[in-house]
Amino acid sequence: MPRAGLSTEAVVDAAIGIVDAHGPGALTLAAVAKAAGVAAPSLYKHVRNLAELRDLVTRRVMEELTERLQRAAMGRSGDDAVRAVMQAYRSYVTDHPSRYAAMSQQPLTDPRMALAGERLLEVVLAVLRGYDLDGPDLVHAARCLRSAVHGFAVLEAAGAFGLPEDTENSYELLVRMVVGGLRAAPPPEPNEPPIG
Amino acid sequence: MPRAGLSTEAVVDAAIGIVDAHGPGALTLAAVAKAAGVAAPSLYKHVRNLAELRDLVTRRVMEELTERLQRAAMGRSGDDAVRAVMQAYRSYVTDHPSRYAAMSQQPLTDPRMALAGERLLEVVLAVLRGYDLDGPDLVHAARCLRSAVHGFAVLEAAGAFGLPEDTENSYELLVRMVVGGLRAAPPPEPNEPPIG
DNA sequence: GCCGTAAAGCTAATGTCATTAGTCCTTCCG
DNA sequence: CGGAAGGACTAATGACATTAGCTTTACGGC
Repeated sequence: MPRAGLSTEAVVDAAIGIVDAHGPGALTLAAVAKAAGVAAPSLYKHVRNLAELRDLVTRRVMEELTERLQRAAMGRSGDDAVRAVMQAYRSYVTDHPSRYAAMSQQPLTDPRMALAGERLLEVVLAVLRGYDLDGPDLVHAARCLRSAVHGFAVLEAAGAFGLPEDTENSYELLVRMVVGGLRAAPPPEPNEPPIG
Repeated sequence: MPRAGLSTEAVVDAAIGIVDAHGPGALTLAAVAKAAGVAAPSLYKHVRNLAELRDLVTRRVMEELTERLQRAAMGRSGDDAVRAVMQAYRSYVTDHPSRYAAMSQQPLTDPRMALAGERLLEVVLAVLRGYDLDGPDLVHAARCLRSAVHGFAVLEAAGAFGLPEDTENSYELLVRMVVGGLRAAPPPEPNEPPIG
């Protein structure tokens, strides 16, 4: 038996291929092994177990996404940057819906994921620096941006919207909501009903 | 062996109990059977298979959520109604994070889920009628509201936000974003960059 | 009160996975 | 050339889901 020349990277590649082709639910070690042309137990030389493989896939996806957001933000600022990042985010999800779904089904609490998550967050925070938000408000703004974008992405990737053609305009409205909301003044007082 | 007096409802009850106690990943037929004091194959008298049980759990959760939203919307209109519904939505998720997570991991494309989904959508649409949105814009608005709320809920339920105390204010900002965005004029032209 | 039927449970069996243990080549370094 | 390390394999175990076929209970009609 000639060496398969496997590596952790190669295993993750195969895993992503399966996710792309058959959805996140099809990601099993058995399937990855078959795709890699190897017996299932051999994978344990490159990956601790299925949970770790899922983590690695998630990390890969986060990195891809981060890179795309960085490119989109490059050379832009203010509303323009927020808009571009939001569009880039969605474009990643529509390009790789299964990958994104696989990522979002992971528990996000893993410390191992922290680094990738921080880098992603950095991009978002960088984009938000154009607005005059102090510490806590910056956090709130980032969470809202993330929630809006992620919520739309998850629902779209899950096929929860009826008509696919029309989602462009729906997203455009969401972008306007977020951009408009970032301009508006921060909350009058912590934990108080707003605006009044 | 005295009859266990099981029923589909009772099986779903047990399933929800497991989800609440040990998270969506712990929902197996074996676990449900043990909780119900019955052998695993017996469950098939009440439920077609694991996939259907998951569907039933999802449906139950959607119904609970819908009921809560209806109550919140009752007797309110306009911004007030939107605000109340958004708060009620989040309160459900913080009350039952595992349940909500179990629901969101389901593929939402099932026709069997359609009815429950429609009822939930109805509440949202009812709340949006206060704004002068024509047909398509109403759909866009509903999608955005749903995306924002769902995105925040998923992230919060997954523990993706660092500090739990502070999420109140984050959500308040999100509510203001949405309410503000609904007030703003609809997009100038389909598929064109907005506001200008 | 007795019988038959259908529903509700059970045990046994199968197949798919993940995971572990133990073995065997192959590569590469000295 | 020898030997160690690492990569891959087979065999074995254990958790689950799911199917098939059997048994018992509840209950309506007589």
